[in-house]
Amino acid sequence: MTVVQEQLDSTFAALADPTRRAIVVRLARGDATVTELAAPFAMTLPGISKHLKVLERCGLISRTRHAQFRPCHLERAALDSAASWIEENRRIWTERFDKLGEHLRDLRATSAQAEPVQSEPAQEQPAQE
Amino acid sequence: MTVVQEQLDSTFAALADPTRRAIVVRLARGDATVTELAAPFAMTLPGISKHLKVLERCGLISRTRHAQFRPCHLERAALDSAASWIEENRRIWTERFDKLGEHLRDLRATSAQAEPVQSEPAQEQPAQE
DNA sequence: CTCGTAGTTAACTTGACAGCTAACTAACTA
DNA sequence: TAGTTAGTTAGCTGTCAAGTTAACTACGAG
Repeated sequence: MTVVQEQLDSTFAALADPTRRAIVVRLARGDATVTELAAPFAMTLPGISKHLKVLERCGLISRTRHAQFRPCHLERAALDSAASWIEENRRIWTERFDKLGEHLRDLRATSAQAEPVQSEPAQEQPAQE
Repeated sequence: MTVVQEQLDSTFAALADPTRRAIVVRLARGDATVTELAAPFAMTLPGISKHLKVLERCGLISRTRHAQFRPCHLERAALDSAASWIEENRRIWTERFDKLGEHLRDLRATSAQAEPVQSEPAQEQPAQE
């Protein structure tokens, strides 16, 4: 398991919780203290504290100290790597369908020879019908 | 808890597992059967079957039947909604820093009056230092 | 009809995680 | 110094998810 994989694991896992997503949404609009972040939720402070630790461990947020306050700050990098993973796969998916489009055009162009038509690019798939 | 929230919960949770992400990567390149998907992993078939059910329940994949095969197909919609959520928050984050840039420019423009400078846009935050 | 192939379901174990309360640390305030 | 505010740590409980094996369904081939 590579370090990149673990980073994605923990980032996606962090984003899978609605409370933590709401915290990220709030922090996108500006830094906030733990008590401020906790305010909208029917949850004890230790609960919020745990969520923040999860967000911190995957790098989604960072924390500093100002007197007795620990303002939380959204870090863009982790959000970026999660977005990149998804984008990469959407790109591959899209390219495949672009190629399928070309393929179908080619087939139509040479359809006089009438080869049997595959319904998909079909690499190592079992026969599709 | 809205239905959108639940959709995001389950999608991010699905993507938090490295095996499931690998399955998504594979399926981005083309449909595949359960046995094909299982091949790269040191895991029993029921294990893979469970992962596929998770991916199916959050809408990341769909499955059809061809004889005794159940080819899996990557569905773009769920991937899109996860990407959208991240993008939206990156956008807000970015805009905030654009505004911060403007703010600092304004401050410099009127710096003759020398008001005490805040280091952040600072909405409802406690005094920073 | 029997056998092999493809895959799922059931039942169980293990481990992680969300939430709580209670108790603690750290810093400011009077 | 004592009290207040901000937040964390520890310990507990309940739930859920990942993986296993064993047994089952569904389809096609001989």
